[in-house]
Amino acid sequence: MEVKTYGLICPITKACELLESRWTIPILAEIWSGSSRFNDIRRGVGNISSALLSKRLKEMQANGLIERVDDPATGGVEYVRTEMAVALEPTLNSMAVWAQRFIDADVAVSDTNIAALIWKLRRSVIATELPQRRVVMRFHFSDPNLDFDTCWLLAQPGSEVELCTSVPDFDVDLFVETTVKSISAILMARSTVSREVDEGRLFLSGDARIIKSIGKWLRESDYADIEGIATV
Amino acid sequence: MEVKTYGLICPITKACELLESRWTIPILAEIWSGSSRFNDIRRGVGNISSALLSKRLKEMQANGLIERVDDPATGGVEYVRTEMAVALEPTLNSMAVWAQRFIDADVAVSDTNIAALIWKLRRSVIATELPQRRVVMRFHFSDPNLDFDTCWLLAQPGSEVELCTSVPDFDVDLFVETTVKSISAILMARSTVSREVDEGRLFLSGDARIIKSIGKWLRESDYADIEGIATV
DNA sequence: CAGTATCCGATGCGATACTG
DNA sequence: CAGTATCGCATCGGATACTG
Repeated sequence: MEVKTYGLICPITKACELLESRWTIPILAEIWSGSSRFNDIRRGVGNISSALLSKRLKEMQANGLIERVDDPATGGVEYVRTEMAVALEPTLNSMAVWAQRFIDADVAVSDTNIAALIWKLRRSVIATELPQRRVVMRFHFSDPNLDFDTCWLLAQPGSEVELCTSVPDFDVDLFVETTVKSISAILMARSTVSREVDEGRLFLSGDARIIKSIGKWLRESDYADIEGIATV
Repeated sequence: MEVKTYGLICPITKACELLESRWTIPILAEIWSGSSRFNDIRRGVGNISSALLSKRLKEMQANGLIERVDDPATGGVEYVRTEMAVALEPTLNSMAVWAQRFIDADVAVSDTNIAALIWKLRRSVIATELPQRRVVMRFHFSDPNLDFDTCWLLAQPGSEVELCTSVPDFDVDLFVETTVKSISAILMARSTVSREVDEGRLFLSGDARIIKSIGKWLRESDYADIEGIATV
């Protein structure tokens, strides 16, 4: 992108010139969350086209925010943060705290992209807190007009949690029946599992031990303990 | 603007949805710097059309960032920060520090809008540090193709510094001959007056006392003492 | 897996002119 | 002073298809 400058004598504004083009900060945040491969980043930010992602990554490289490195081990390409991007983390974290305090809960949990939601959900499962065997969880979202409404998470000791959008060949240990908004609210710390269950927006069935320990294996939002946070 | 959401489970990204549309943060920064009137804000951010400024101010109001109040004293309209916007200040200040450390000096001081520059210059003059009489300063910029190349600052005890772009009816006490880039670098703390003078990019003539005390009456950038700041 | 290549529609935004 | 009204172009970016 031909950077459209503001031409102001103001460092904040200069930072904006690097950061405010659409998707730049979500991409940074996704890389911080652990993604480094092109398609992981793409899935994490949900809606971006590969053409645009490619373009943005190049710009961010040119601006010194990320580095593109070939990974000889896997033969793939990795995108990693530069020192400059690492140094920005505290700033964006304080922005996150601000958002949690001041942005209305209904605004914050609306319009969620389901593809990004389940990708985030996958990362929110702490496999080591589950029974140390294969655990299969099925999530069904009752919202109308979704691109898809069911996904499965497979946790196995010693490997990453796997996300499937087609029926896996295993028995399901936990059934979750809910809505996109409820899961969004939980993952954004704007509600809790027990609250959604109590209000009849989330139903759990299956392995009782897994249900009982959901508070342990479902990761809390990093921003769960901010004071003054608004709930749905 | 129909807010284009990202649909992600991420507070940072939610903040971006409110903040990243063009001009929003520069407007906020300008209000922090002391402007509250429509046309002051407009001049402060330099290039925005009144139509777009009007639109942005409405959106920012709707998002809870600013309040529009009628000032019965003057009959005018004032735009003031809400608590939400005040709470964002530390975040944006840390972004400014980041920009000063990591954005290359040449990038930071290029493309300066001259209208915004002289408006900022006006605010950088500390009138109480000047001789307590009328002081007239003439700035001439030798850059080619400027919309205008000369401006005058009038300081008088007890009133705000005035900015003129046409010849005032007073004798000039201080002549400044320089470039947009040099003044930009000084106001952005990417250089100093003495350095620009030494390098032959800034010439001062006129009242010797005023020249000698320029370090006192020309305000330092708020971000002057950041470590690792790059100079031009 | 990690991108390119094209297409095209929406709209952001700058420019200009006008108003109470 | 504090905006509206209108216009029109550039371009942003989403969709889709294709590639080594």
